[in-house]
Amino acid sequence: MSWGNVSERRRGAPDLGVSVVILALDKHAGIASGSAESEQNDDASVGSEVGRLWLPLVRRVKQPYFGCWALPGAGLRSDISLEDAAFAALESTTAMHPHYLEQLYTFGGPARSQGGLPMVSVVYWALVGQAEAAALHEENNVHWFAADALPDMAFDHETIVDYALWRLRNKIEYSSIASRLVGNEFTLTQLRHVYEAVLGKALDPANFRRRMLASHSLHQTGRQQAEGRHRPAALYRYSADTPIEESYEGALTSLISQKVLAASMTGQYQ
Amino acid sequence: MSWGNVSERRRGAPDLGVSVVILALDKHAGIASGSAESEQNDDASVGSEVGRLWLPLVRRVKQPYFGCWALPGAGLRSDISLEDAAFAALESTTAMHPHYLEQLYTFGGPARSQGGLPMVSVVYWALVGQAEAAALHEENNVHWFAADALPDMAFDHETIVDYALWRLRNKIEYSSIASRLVGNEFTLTQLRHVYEAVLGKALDPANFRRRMLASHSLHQTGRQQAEGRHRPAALYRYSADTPIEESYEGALTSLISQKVLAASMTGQYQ
DNA sequence: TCAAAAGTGTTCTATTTACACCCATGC
DNA sequence: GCATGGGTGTAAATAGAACACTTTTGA
Repeated sequence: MSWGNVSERRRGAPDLGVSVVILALDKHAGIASGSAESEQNDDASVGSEVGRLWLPLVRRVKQPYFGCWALPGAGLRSDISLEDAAFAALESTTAMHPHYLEQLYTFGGPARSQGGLPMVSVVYWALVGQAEAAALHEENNVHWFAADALPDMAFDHETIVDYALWRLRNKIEYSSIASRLVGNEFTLTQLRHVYEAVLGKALDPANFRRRMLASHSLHQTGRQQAEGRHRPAALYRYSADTPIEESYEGALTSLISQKVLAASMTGQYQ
Repeated sequence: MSWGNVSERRRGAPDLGVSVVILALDKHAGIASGSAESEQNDDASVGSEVGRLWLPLVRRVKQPYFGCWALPGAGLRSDISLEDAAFAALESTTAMHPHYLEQLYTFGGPARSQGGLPMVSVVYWALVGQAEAAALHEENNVHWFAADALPDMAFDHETIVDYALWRLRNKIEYSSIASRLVGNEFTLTQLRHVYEAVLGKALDPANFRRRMLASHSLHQTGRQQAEGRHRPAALYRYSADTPIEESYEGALTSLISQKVLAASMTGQYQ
């Protein structure tokens, strides 16, 4: 199991790593700022503009694709789960804790490793809250990019990001995954801005309100949030018993890491 | 990169393999028997009973789980794509060619490798036509099992099969994947039996007919198939320009292997 | 008082569901 | 004829889109 050279290696097993597509919304996407008694709002949560999705990339410090931007990632060890490995890769490069983490796809094959050694990447995608995203210092070769204005990326990472964005757009339609991009409490307009940022189109406020309330996954807190010179909006939170995904209650949900659960709890449901 | 013992190995990279969940319908699911000028029908395609899903498993010949049934699989080499590796694993154990092949999920972590060396499995799922399934000789420790009556299986393979079945049930709702389980030409009742077998429930014949025809993915051949003492049914085929999945035209569809395309062509569209 | 967003009501249309009914065939 | 599934019609229920309108606030 030790390899003399590259050509000999091609017949053996490829290297194995894990990568993460980390997504967050910017401050214009109307995210409630934490504890929400926000008569004394700072400039931030305007809520009127449409937000954009952002993701952090790391600059490569070796060949191939030296100097290019790439997804955070790491090699894979045997003593932790795939999801824990993705969690660790995310944490070690960005010092953030995801509110959501799910396996996206596994990429491999000789075509993608041009110039390097063969590599199979188990890719996860993650959602982080706006608060944590804003706290990330852009140092150590880590930089945020808007999802609709990405730089040239290493390997097939642009394909991977596109697929992650597609998955998010799909999933927001049939699950309550938007809860991982908004704060603990939020107005319906703020939640709508999240949907609009992800889907890239405007939604009818009236119909959006009815659709959300009809799903019975929201719970009115009784509090309100004033924002601008108009009627204050009621604050909601996601019902604690609402799972992210109603669809598959079987095997895979049990694989959700305790770490992510903890992070999503502390980050969101205080 | 060579490992002295198991405990040392746990800190290094796990082994990497590929497994396949292969699904097929039995003869009662109303699959048209090939070239379809079948006034002279043999006993087979009755079409009235509800069919079941079946899958081939292989008996393990070494520890751990010696003697248990397991999914077909193989180790991973660097010089072929993941999908080609899955294709090869399927072909070498069952001598069948899939009409559909898609990545399902990648399983890993220390929990699943109890008793063995750490292993990451990239799992694919495949659909094969009834004709090929019937031709599989049950030898070399390969045996068909009904999906609703599985034996005790090795590792976490039961979880994996459950997930594959869930994926099939979901996907049949929003894609034309059923085309990979029926024959070249088929009646609407036969197609409905496929849906009923996958979904596990009866469907209204009238509404099913309208739904299928409204999708414009079916093309009437002009021929008919007589079957029993009642009015003969029109034969349809899937329009050649209908992709399996309308949803994601981006990156991943380009990854579909030429081998599977060829197999699905020869198997289906003659 | 006025602008602006919160929130409600209403209409219209497309889709889904349930089920009645006629049609063509073999026995 | 008549049982049987192929195939059509139709009405009720449901879901979705569009948009008018009323309410409540800050300035």
